[in-house]
Amino acid sequence: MSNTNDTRERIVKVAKSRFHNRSYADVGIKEICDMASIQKGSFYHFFPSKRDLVLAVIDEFAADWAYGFVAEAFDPSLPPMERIDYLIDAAYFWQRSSKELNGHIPGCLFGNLALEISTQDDILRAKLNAVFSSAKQRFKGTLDEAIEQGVITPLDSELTAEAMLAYLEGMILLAKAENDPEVIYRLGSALKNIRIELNTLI
Amino acid sequence: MSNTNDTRERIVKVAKSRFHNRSYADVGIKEICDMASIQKGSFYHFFPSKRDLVLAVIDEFAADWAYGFVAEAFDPSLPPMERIDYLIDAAYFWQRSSKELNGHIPGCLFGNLALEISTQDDILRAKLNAVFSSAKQRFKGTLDEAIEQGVITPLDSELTAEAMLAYLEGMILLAKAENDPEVIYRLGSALKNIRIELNTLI
DNA sequence: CTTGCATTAGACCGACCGGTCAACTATACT
DNA sequence: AGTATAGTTGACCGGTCGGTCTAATGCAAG
Repeated sequence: MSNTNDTRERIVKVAKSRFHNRSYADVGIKEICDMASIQKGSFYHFFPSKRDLVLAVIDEFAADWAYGFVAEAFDPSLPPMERIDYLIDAAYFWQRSSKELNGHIPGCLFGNLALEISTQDDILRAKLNAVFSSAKQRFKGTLDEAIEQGVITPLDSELTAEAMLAYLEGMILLAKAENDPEVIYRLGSALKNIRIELNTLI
Repeated sequence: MSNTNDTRERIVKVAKSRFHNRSYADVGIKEICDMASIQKGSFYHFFPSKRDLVLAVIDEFAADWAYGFVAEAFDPSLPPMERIDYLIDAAYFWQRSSKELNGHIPGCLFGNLALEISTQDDILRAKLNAVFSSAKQRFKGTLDEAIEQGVITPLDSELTAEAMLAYLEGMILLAKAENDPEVIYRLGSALKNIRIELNTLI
């Protein structure tokens, strides 16, 4: 019951930052243990494997994200399409401040991991896919609301949501390749204009 | 002068496929040597380091791409905006056939590498950025042509080209995370509708 | 035939990888 | 106080990592 022990939290905290700023393969257990000031035995007391650690990292990161600035961006009291602008802003400032700290844009942890290990580990891939799925739902909800309010003309909100997520991830990818957060700033405006029409034919 | 010797080519060929289908960190020199039926000494005769190998792989892949189906897609005899549809088609069929072969969508080599190592190696990052830059130019040229022909209304072709590239990479990322090439098929139609207007204000 | 260079073979290097283990300590419950 | 359990230590494992080195080849020009 007591929670005097924060070892597990320290491990995940260190791992979150390392995995986000580097890559899954490049960050070793030893390094994580050193930074968390523990020994390997302790690590393997809490996590049966490196994969289980990154699974926990994904969970925590997704939770941080969902209850952090994404919750702010998708604030129901904001007009729906403004939430998308807000999201872009948040992404921009986050990447920019990360660069100021570490010299490099870390990009999106989920996108990074997805491209690194999707072909190598189906369980991790499925987990990341689930994260993307819930992100998609955020977009879809926003779009549905905007349609309902008559702010935008009807469209295929499911597909458009997926397209928006794709565009967001793509922007972040290019920004990372250029190591320049301004990419997000200058491309961001197109996000909320992406549309995939309802297929009424046939 | 003679070219009876194809060792270097075999190395790069093996490495191209391995790096594309897995990741930079996950593919070792030893494995590449084994698959190319050579010894490490031979490898290091041609490449001073693993990084130099992946640099060569990027070059070759970009060349394959540029003179392969991208050259087809951006065929000047096609109406400009149709080239974009053609490109989506090509990407879709490529990923689909790769999946049939290996069980997994490999995604885009450049995108994969960019997210894996951008924060760790600025030389590689710059190289990948250059590849993206030239891809951007393809889009821009197409857009400029379409504007000239009056097929689309004027827009910021530089930015729109970058946005299109972002969307393309983002689609492929999601497709890889879902391990489903159909993502490209169903999201592809939005690519050619992406627009960033000319900033005439201020 | 010889010299010289490009290529290849394969043993070897220290470092590090993810993971295991037995022993020890701290804590909580009875 | 006694016992069980959770947490921790640090040495240790086999294997692999990227990379080096020396010696042996293949081959071409003189």
